[in-house]
Amino acid sequence: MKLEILTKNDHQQLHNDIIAKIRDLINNKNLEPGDKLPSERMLSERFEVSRGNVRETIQKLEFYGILKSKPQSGTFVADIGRVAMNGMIDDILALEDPDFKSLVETRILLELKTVRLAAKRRTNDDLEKIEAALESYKEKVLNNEDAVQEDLLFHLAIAQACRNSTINRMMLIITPEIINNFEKYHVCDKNQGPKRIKEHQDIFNAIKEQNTQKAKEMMKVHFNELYKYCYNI
Amino acid sequence: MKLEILTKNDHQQLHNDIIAKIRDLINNKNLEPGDKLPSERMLSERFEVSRGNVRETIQKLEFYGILKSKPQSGTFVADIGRVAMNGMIDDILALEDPDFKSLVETRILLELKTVRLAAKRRTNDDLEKIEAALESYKEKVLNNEDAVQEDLLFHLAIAQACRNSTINRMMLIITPEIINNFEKYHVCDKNQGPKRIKEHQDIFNAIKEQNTQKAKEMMKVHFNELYKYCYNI
DNA sequence: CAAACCAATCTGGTTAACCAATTTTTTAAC
DNA sequence: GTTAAAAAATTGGTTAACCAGATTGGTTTG
Repeated sequence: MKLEILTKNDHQQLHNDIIAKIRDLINNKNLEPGDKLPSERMLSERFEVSRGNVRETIQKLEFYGILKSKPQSGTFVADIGRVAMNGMIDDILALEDPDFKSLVETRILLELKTVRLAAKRRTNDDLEKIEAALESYKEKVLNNEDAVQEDLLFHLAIAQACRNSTINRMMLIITPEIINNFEKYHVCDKNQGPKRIKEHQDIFNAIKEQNTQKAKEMMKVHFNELYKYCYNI
Repeated sequence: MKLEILTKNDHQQLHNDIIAKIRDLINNKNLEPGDKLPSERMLSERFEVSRGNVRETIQKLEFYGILKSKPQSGTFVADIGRVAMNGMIDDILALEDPDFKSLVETRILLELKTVRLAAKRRTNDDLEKIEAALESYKEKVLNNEDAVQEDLLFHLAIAQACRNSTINRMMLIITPEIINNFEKYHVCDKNQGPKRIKEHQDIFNAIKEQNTQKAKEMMKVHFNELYKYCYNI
């Protein structure tokens, strides 16, 4: 068997190919929810790929809740019905790499929600953590040092205070992608220190006062320039 | 070396342990962004776990943009700074399994946005797909058949029409978890067919007319009972 | 005839061996 | 002494071999 090292994109394409083949297999063999798929070894032989690739693909479909593999037993079609399964698989195959605009749009959406929820639900402990992040941000800015990290941590501290593990998880997912794209496109504005400090302070105060409406408004102000950039205003 | 099969939870705990050890290693050795981590073999020996576990954990941290591994070269600390890295790792370690309430809360947030964006951006092709999903939903309901899948596909079709790959990805992530929890908690309401059809039809019409405000309002109505359930009203 | 048991087989999970590209060290030439 | 070339060691990626639990079919036993 030939051995070659694949790039990330090749990998993704290979996974998509296998996903499509698994979908066709399920449809052609009329496999119902709960039915067992052929073993990993048989699939790897039939699809002419390594067993490792089959495993990785199955794990991906497991992540999206389409398959369910049981140790020492087999891999099974999940209980979501064939129609839904086909729809979801088509969606997965059509998934594009996230563009910067969609990332920013999503970040704004999530953060306008997290800040409201944080204002409503924050514990005193949460508040202390947010304040600590705010203070280290201030210190960096006032010393004219780069404060991108501290900025980020302030926002993540708010996300943690929103007490919604799903939103929190999504914030974590997009954060590194945002950072990379910020660096790539040089969106970070320089020499806006005092203005940014005030915006952060306003957000913190609103959370402290548990004023959800004000918190949202202050976050909106904070995102104003990013918003304009995103929508090319 | 001992061989044992771990459950999903054990796996996650093991990964978290290794993540914490990698974090401590980076901090103790004062590794800067861009520096190279010890090799996978050395890490597995030092942490007394298998190399496979180390690889899986590194992949997880790569997913969150904290590490970056280069083939035949090594694994490197990403360019996000030590402060941000520590903050993000702490967030990752604190991530809880998603509870049902957070899932519903997030779904409502995402869908109120997708429906607005879909109303604004939908192409004619998108519209046709949404209508097709609506029609098969109607048909099932009118025949008194179970239509959970068709319901789901209608919502996913809207998500695809919103032209935001990041939001679309997140919808795909939470959808199976929503389904599982719906089944677990039996939230699905029965014998509400005609009402649900009208709600779906209203949403579709608003998207067709590209009336963003109406689309959002109709979606809110559609989520009304779920909303009440979520907030225990 | 049915139920219980047992061994052969099959399964996904795990580990160890291997590969090729890279990096580092050694060596040779100038 | 410096530099360039070559060889050895190191790396993440990949494959193949192995493991223990689950399944299955046939056999035995009540």
